Amino acid sequence: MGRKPHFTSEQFVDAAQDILAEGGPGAVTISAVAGRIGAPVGSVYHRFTSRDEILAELWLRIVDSFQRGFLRALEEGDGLKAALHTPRWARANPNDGCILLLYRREELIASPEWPKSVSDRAQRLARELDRGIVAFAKRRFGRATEQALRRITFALIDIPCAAVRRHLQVGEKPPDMLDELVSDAYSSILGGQDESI
Amino acid sequence: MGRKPHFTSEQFVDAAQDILAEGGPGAVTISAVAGRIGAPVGSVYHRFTSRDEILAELWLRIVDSFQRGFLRALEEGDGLKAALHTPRWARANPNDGCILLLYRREELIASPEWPKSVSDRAQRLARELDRGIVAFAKRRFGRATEQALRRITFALIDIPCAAVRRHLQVGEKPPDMLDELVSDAYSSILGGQDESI
DNA sequence: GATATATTAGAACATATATTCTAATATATC
DNA sequence: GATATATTAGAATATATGTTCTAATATATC
Repeated sequence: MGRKPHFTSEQFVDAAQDILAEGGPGAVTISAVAGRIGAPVGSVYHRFTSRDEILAELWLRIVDSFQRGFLRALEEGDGLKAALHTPRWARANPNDGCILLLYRREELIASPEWPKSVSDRAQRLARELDRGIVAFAKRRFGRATEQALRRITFALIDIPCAAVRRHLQVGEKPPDMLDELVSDAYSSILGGQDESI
Repeated sequence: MGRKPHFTSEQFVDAAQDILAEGGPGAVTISAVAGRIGAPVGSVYHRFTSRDEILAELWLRIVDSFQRGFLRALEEGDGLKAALHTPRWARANPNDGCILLLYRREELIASPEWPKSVSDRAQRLARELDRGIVAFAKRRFGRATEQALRRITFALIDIPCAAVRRHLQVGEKPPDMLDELVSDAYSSILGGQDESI
């Protein structure tokens, strides 16, 4: 019962994402989000309790999208594929890439505590990533020592993100040659036969 | 002639930097900066034309400090030393490191154009870095092709920054083992004998 | 068709913060 | 010591923006 909705939560998040990609975090004002789809600001607050909640939702959506493919490769035990997932994903999703790789969470979401509605999901994502990395470490090195985990994180995440960031920053598509750089770095950090650390 | 100054420009920039390192860009309000050293807000505007100008000044000061050591190593032709400059510098200057590596310029300075007073200095710094990298490329590979430049930037800047960032982000000192990771990556990207690309 | 209610609609409100403005104060020069 | 002026001092202003509030509207259920 009640009136038929004109605007869905998803539409608002989509609008926020477009604005974010175009103009950065500062441009994502409530009235800009509402205005983008011709909605009144009141309708935004009918769906979300705060600006932070919209941005948190949007952030998680992107993290989720990125992480899904990454973990799939990791579960196959294919470290190189996991490392290359970042440049490939960034090429296929330049807008999402910009947001995930150019902004930190704290830059988007002001309050230190996440809106309750998303904090569980955030925790689940973090746990999943962690589990994936630990499992890979065990498979690769036998044990998941702190050193091993750092090495893996470096080769599979830090370096690929660094490779891509510079290009996203200036609004250009990450070139294909990055895959070569990431591969080279990968083999020097994690390459060679399986070995204990 | 005139009254004896109580507060120097430098003091304001120092205050802004402390506040930035502690609380992020949002915490750097004019009244916070002034309050930090017991000055009235009017005195801030007596030295600077805008908040942006303070932050630009502070940004350049840090870039300068970082870049000086980096270029010195590069001019010696010691690529590995240049690559290791980042973790070493970050360990020695954790506050500066946080600011330079965690925030992008646009995150600190709202307006797209730099305050005139600093734009020249910014340009000079950028040119110096560029010149250093090109010179290194020529020495290393004979020519400064786009590919060669990208490779060098990746090994000397992107990867070292990536190594350090994760630690600065959680407020911990970049561990010594990073030097090993950076070295490994360096030799796989730029290592081996001098070769044409 | 009457009623309850989900939703639209947007004006009104609160707040934070950069910036400006006017006055007071101290020091160098004469 | 008088004067000009660099600087302190902080109140006042302007503006932007998140959030709330009241009213209007449309639809499902009875």
